[in-house]
Amino acid sequence: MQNILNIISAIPLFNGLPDDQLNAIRQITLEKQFSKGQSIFSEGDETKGFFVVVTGRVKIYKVSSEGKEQILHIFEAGQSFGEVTVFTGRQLPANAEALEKSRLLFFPRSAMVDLVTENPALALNMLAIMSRKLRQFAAQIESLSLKEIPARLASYLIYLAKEQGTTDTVNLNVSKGQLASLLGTIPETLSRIFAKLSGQQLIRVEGSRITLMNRQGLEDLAEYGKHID
Amino acid sequence: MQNILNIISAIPLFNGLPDDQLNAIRQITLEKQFSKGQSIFSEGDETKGFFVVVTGRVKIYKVSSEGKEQILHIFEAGQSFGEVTVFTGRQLPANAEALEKSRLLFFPRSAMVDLVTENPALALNMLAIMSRKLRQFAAQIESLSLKEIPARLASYLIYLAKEQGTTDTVNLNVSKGQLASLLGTIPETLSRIFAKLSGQQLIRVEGSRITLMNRQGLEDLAEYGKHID
DNA sequence: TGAATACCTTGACTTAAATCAAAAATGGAT
DNA sequence: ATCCATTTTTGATTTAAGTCAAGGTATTCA
Repeated sequence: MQNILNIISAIPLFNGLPDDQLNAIRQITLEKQFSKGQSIFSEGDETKGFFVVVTGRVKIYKVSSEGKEQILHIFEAGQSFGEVTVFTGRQLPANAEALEKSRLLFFPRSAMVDLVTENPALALNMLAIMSRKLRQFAAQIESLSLKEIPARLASYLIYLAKEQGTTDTVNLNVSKGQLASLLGTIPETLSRIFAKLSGQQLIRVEGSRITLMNRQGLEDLAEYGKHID
Repeated sequence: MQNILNIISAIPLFNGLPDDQLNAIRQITLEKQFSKGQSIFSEGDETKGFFVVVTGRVKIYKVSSEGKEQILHIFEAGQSFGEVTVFTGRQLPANAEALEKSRLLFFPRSAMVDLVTENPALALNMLAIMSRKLRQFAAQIESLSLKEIPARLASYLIYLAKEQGTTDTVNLNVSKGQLASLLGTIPETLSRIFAKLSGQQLIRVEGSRITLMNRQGLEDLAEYGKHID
């Protein structure tokens, strides 16, 4: 079990902060454990702070009135979520749930505002992180409205390959059902598209291990959206 | 013609800043004019700063490889855009174009970073604005993936009514083609949906003037996504 | 080991929305 | 006003993806 100060200093958000500031942050930090499937917060809640993932994974998602779920983001170790309410003070816009047993740090709103106010480096880090999130959301909006699902899947596989530092084999880090929700579709459709891309020799699917057999073909599919059959 | 200091002090982003800071900001401000349809920046550009709309309107949008456009946002007087590159320094993630003759202020990146560093209130304003944008993007992702187009249109009309402070009549502030792009669809489809909702006596359409005839019905449509025919 | 549960796939069908094509309406500009 | 260009609407058709229903395949856990 690491001590909290070590954990805090390794979080990108707190990069470059002097030791006394890190200590100040440690003072306001709360540690929380969540088990797999446990809800962290729900849309409309008035949680007063934000979280950083220490271990485990957390999904942020919206649910339609018919119960269909759209995952906005999956956060892993070192990443923060829920900042939105710290600076606007209103209700949380989405739900959060632990995808697996997860250890989180919680930073209360008011103490955090004070820290940001006193520490320009922290403010800039925070702004950079939120900029990156805006960028990712913009990409997701583009993908949802301008690309068909096969293209979204191809993009995701290429992204995973980059993430995992491999060229030709990736491991899905979420269940296919969750992946469907992340791509804005349903499990049945995703399954058919996996089958279709396999038929086109673009990928080979063995459970959650996907082999990218034709990288260029996948890139074309991701880029031009429509099948080049 | 207003003087720049007056304009700056009226921008929400700079709310609550002391006069000397406003003066400092004035020093780094550049004024730019754009005519209707003129491009302000393009995806991939390395613009080094962000903009605030003084007069006019600006759309931020993405384009698919087939040329279909998705509007991410339309900004009006007082609103800022392009902050994303200030804090991550990478390329712009979308395109910007003036929807009408527009006067903008431009704030260069490095000077802005200095100001934010020195001024906690400005940093907090900036964070609040980015939080609000994240919230809006989350809503847009939800809308695109979990709602059908009639529901998106109903939401937009209700939003417009709130914006315009009216209960039953709203004025579309963009062309129907642009509205289609904002809702993630195409003009033909939007036109059919206007016709359908008119047939259901939910709205009356007279050019760009829309009368909300059944507010509750629209709210149900927006909320439950599916027709209550 | 085997039952029980969750997860994934396949099939037949429906449906919302896109596409292609063309007509109608609107709005400037001369 | 009249012409031209853009925008909007309407119609016929196609298509991607969702729905409903049933089987299959893993995984977990007694």
